[in-house]
Amino acid sequence: MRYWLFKSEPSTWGWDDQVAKGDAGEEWDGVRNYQARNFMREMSVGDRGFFYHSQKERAVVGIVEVIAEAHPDSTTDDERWECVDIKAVQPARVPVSLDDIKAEPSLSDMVLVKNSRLSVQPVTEEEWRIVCGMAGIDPA
DNA sequence: GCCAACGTTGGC
DNA sequence: GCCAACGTTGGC
Repeated sequence: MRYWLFKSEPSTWGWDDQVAKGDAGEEWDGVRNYQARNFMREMSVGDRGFFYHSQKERAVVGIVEVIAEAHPDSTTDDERWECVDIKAVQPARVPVSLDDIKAEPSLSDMVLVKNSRLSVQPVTEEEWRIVCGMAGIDPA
């Protein structure tokens, strides 16, 4: 099992939208970046990820699970672009803000801190446990 | 709203 | 294959 981070502008697609899709989940479509796409290709069903709100909010707000592996992105005919499907698992009891993450020395290597523009990112197991702890979520 | 950082595109 | 120009993203 691997861990990831999915970033979205809440005005476009937010946690509430994701929750509204229930267990059926939704495509994580619209990614037009090779690095992000390549990470999605590496994902397996059952992998977990943080759902992060960018822009004004800047916080991890929940946990999602990969429910379908990479497949063509239905929002484009360009066959270069693929996406996975994810579903909401549970909200963060306490949202973990970017400031919180930056203030935590053990999280200073997170991709979120080092390459803030990448919209789909890998998260290490240690980072997963630490951020889950800060969010008041059981990492298991 | 601004701007720095980054990725992509296209001319050479 | 290089690099300048351009567009986009996201933190501030």
